[in-house]
Amino acid sequence: MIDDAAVLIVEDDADVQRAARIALAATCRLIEVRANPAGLEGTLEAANFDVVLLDMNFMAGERSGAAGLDVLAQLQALDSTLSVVLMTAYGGVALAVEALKCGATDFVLKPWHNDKLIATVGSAATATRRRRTAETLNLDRLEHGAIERALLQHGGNISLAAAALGLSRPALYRRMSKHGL
Amino acid sequence: MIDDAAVLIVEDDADVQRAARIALAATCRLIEVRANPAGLEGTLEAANFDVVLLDMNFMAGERSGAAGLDVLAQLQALDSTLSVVLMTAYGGVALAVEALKCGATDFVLKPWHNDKLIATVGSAATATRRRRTAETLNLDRLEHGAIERALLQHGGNISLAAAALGLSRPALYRRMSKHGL
DNA sequence: CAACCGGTGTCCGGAATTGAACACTAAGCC
DNA sequence: GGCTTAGTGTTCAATTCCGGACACCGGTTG
Repeated sequence: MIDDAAVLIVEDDADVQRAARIALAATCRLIEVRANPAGLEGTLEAANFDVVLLDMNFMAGERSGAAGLDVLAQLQALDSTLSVVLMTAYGGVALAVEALKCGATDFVLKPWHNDKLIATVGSAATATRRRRTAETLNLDRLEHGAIERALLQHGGNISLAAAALGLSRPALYRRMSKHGL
Repeated sequence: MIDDAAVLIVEDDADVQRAARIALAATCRLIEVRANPAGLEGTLEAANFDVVLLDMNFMAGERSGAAGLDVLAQLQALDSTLSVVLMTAYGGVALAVEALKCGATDFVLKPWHNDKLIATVGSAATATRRRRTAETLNLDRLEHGAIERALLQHGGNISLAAAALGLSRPALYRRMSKHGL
């Protein structure tokens, strides 16, 4: 479990801010708090966060969660490798499902259990780190995975797998042996 | 929107089965029903479904949803391109989040709104179809995407991007021009 | 200024890759 | 059996790709 995550908390309620700070203090390297999502871009560039903990309801009385989903989309546009965990007090199943389908890493209800929150933030940070390691982009690794999937999907039929990959059959043979398959 | 999806419904309650059949009848090419998840493998091989609508609670009285998550995992092992939509009457936010994190495509509560269910099944089917087109595996397309992401992630710095991709710099130049970047 | 650094874009001889073609096997069919 | 079809695994000349090397460009530093 990661114990040096950098977390950005976007949350307007001062009490919740404090509670989150306390909960995460022991397991995070850096905790920064913003009361609203203005100027997110600069904040992100300044610190290289692993996770954003995002409240879904900034405006008082606003409960639809639409604001949170908007900011989620902005965050993803700014840095697609960053994990975003959404928080809400009013959420129903529909909102949670919507949030995850929009690409949120996790979804927690307020009030939370501290150790659950710690675990959630930890694994979200792990996901970010994994996405950011160079290996995700390495073409060799990508090719290896694609070949394995192609073979699996076509039940080991090499001709079909080669066609799906856009390779000639001899080319697939060569690449398979290169990758040890 | 897809109007010729093949749907497999795994659900023990006869009333719910009937309701689902009626709701989906107009928009689906094939609707098959199983009362329990036994013999799933054969069923899947027989018909090439686009979506599985999976009840989370087969055994009477069982409400944890663990059974549904198990079957979800089995389905994914059998066919990773198949979309699975989970259904439950008892679900809370925690269960929904868990299900989506396990790879479910969507999560609906019983009783459902018919048009919402139709839309859900339709977009799940679309997702399956997309995953099944060969293009997902095509190495050229994969490489194109990886190169774009690498350049983006390194702010256009070609040397760094090449390193991340596991290429020499001249190789990246060649491939960029091949892909029109 | 001169030296250095980190980056870009291009060249070219040697090495790796390509795919048509081949020989073969297993299964289905008349 | 004889014919066809759909696969596998391999060969080899032609082609493509590789990456070290080079020239160049701004910014920074002594």
